[in-house]
Order: sequence, then C-alpha cells, then structure tokens
Amino acid sequence: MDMLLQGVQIKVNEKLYLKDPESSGLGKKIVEYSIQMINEIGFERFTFKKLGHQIGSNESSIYRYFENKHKLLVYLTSWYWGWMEYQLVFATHSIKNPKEKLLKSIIIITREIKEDSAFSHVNEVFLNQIVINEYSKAYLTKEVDEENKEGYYAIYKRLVGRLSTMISEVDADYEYPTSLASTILENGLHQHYLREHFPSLTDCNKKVTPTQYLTHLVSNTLKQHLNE
Amino acid sequence: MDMLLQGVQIKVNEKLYLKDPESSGLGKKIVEYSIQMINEIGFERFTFKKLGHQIGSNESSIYRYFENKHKLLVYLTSWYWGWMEYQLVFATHSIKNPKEKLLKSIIIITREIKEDSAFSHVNEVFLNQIVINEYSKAYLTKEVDEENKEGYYAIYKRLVGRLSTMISEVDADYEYPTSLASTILENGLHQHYLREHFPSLTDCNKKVTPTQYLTHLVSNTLKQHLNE
DNA sequence: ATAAGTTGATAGTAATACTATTATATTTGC
DNA sequence: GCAAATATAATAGTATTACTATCAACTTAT
Repeated sequence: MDMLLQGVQIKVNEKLYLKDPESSGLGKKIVEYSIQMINEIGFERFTFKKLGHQIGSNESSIYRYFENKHKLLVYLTSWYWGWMEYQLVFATHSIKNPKEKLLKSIIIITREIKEDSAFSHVNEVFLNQIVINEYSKAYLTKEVDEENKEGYYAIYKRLVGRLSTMISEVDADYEYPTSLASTILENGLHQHYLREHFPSLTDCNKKVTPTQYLTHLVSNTLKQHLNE
Repeated sequence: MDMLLQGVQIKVNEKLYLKDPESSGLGKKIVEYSIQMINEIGFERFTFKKLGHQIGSNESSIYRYFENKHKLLVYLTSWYWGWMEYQLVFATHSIKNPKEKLLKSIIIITREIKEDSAFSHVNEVFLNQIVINEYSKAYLTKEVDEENKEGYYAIYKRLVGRLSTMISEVDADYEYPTSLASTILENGLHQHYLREHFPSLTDCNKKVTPTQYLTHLVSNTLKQHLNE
C-alpha cells in the first residue's frame, strides 16, 4: 500500500485536541506510541501515565495535547477513517462503472490492513486493530449527542455517505442505501473481531474473508432489485 | 408481551456471580436497580458505591454478589439473551414453514422492546436499551478469550446458532448462514443505536424499523439463492 | 438457644484521572 | 547571539474508583 502520501495530511476535527499533535515531535510521539500501547494493553488499561513513562515524557505534558484518553481514542479513530476515505477516493475515482466502483470500495473498506503505509509515525496495521477492538467505545457513551454536534464523527459520517451514494448509483430503487452502507462498515469490523475471538459466530476464517461475505451480501441484495 | 413466565427462570453461567442474585432479596434489588442505573447514567459512570447508596445498602455487600461491574454487565446481558432465546423458541416452535419461521425470528430479535414482561425485578425495556448501548463493551476486552472459554457468552452463541440453523433451513446452499445470523443480531442493535443518535447513518427512523431493513436484507439475500 | 450465614459499617490501599505550580529546556524572532 | 516566548518536566496534590479486610449486628435454620 505505497501511495503518493507525501504532502498529504489527514485532517481531524480540531476540537479533539488542545494542541495539534502533528505540530511537534512530542505530539507525534504521543500518537505513535499511544497506538502501540492501546493495541497492546487495550483501551481500558491504557493511561497517560503509562504512555508518559513509555515515551520518557511527563503525564502532564500529554494532557496539554489531549484532554483525556477518550478524546485521544476519537482522534486516532477519526484519523483512521480519514485515511480510509483517502484510500477509497484514491482507489475508486477513476472507476466509471458503478457496480465495479462499489465492489472495489467494499474491498477497500472491509479488508484487513497488513502493511504499514507512508505516514511515518502512524502504524495503520495497529490502528486497524484498534478500530476493530475499540471503535464502538468511542461513540457508545452518554456524551455522544453533544460530541456528534461538535463534529467529532464527521469523517466517519462522510464515509458512510460516500458508500451510500455508490449503492444508490448501482440501484437507485434500493430503499436502504445508508443502512446498508453503515452495515458494511460496522459489520466489516465485527466479522473481523468474530473471526479472531468467536470463530463459531462467523463463517469467516483464514480462507474466507469478511470482504467475501459482505461482497456477496451486497451483490445479492442489489442484484435482486436489478432483476425485478 | 405477557407470557407464561411464572416458574420459568433464565439461567446464566454461574461463574458470572459469587452469590446467585436470584437467591435473595438483596440480590434481586442489585439486579433491578443496576439495570435502572446503568440505563440512566451509562456503564462508565455506574459504580457499586452509587448503586449501594441507591438501594440503601452497602458497597461491600454488592461485592459479595458480583466481583466487579464488568461481570455484572455480562450477567445482565446474558440474562437478556437468555430471555430473548426463550421468546424466540416460544414464538417459533410451532411454525413449520422455514421461511415463515425465520422471518418471525428476525422480528423477535430485532424489534424494540416497549413493554416490560412478567419477570418482576427485571425491566426488559431498560435492559434492551442497555444491550443496545453497552453490549459491545462486555466482549471488547483483552480478557475475551479466557472469558469465552469459561462460557460467559454461551447463551449468545446458542442464539446465533439457532438463527444460523433457521437460515440454512430456508436455503441450504447459502454459504454464510452463521455470519448472516451474527449480522442480524449485532446490526439489529446497531441500527437501533444509529436511529437514535446518528439518524444520518441509517434509513431507519420513526416509521422504518431495523426489523424492516434486516428482513428485507435477509429476504433478498436468500431469495436470490432460491431463484437460481 | 446456638450456630451459621447474611448484611452493614468502617477503614484502608493502590490506581486513576486529572489540576496546579514552578522550574528548566528549547525555539524563535530580532 | 541574546532575550523573550513557548514547550516540556518535575513535583505535588485532589477526588474518585475499585477494590479488600475486619468486625459487629442481625436473621434464619435446627
């Protein structure tokens, strides 16, 4: 996954941080090592104190970048969705055929990330794991409506919107393009999780990918309509 | 939803509690008010101390029933899935036609719970909300594999299994019955959540239910096969 | 009536999730 | 090259969480 990423920067909502982590060495370290650490010990056990220790920096310094670990998680996952959106647009913009375009998009969105790409301090492989294991915790909170109003989830929503549009371009009569789009994104993550921890709850395994399952699902759902 | 529930007891894994909450008045109070409180303030803010205060009991007494709030959450959600399984079996056991049976099951599983049923100290309406808002947090932890081995998620797995079987009975050639079953369960909850907090991410709304969306999805996916 | 078990009250510990203050580096602007 | 501005580190402190331990009081079963 080596693309023309030099000069490209993923923009996330500025309210997610107190000081832009991209603006300094320490900020980048915070991002780099928080990804490593959350992936390793999980979000619950992760603390700013531990992270400070790990990067040879002070807890209080980290608090100058992020108000709390929840906002850091929303920041990291937003970044991930921004990166995903970039991949999606990049890989599909030249595809004219709507069906082909949609199928390509499903591949991009639901595949497992196995290789780190060109953003030096962000490990997308780990970040993909974090999104699978922790993303729900970012929005399943009592503050979700306020945060949503503040635009914390704007990138993710834009991504669902893009996918929804592509679905409608394949089948303008399909009644649930947005629900189907959100299902692809969310259930893509879920099937990855099940494959890893609850193999008896999925048909996905080493040989069958969530991509295949969801491609089949979407394909048949829309084909049905086209044949009517 | 008034059924013959007298004499029926939902059994959950015994490792989830230190002392069976069904065995005493205090235990039942813990269950009743923890459901209320988690629903009200959310799982993160919920503590045994607050609960103790609410029920006029001591924090330490609650710890004699549940090791920690995580196990209480797994207990409550297990109970919910056990209750759901009961509803499912009860409502579908006499249906012979596989397609009809599956459709009825999807309704049972994905509908919003609006009425409290006959289990005195368990409010299923609140519990349904808790499952929508908090269930992922029960299994998205670093301890999931151990806990799974201990059988904490057995009821949920059995429920997915039942649904998967029903799918295969409608279409024996469909390649992803288990994934589709887990999608129905999980995405059912998710669409309810989106409808409430992210209306722009779903086509479900006051008039269109997650049940309709998922029924349509499954119907078309399987019909496709039957028509081949 | 006594023993066994349950609950309540109190105290205490380690960790978490911060905030505040001050000292020390480092950067930058001129 | 130096002063001013800014960033970071160190230390301390608070309230809350998530427990554990102990002992007293009360309830129930025999």
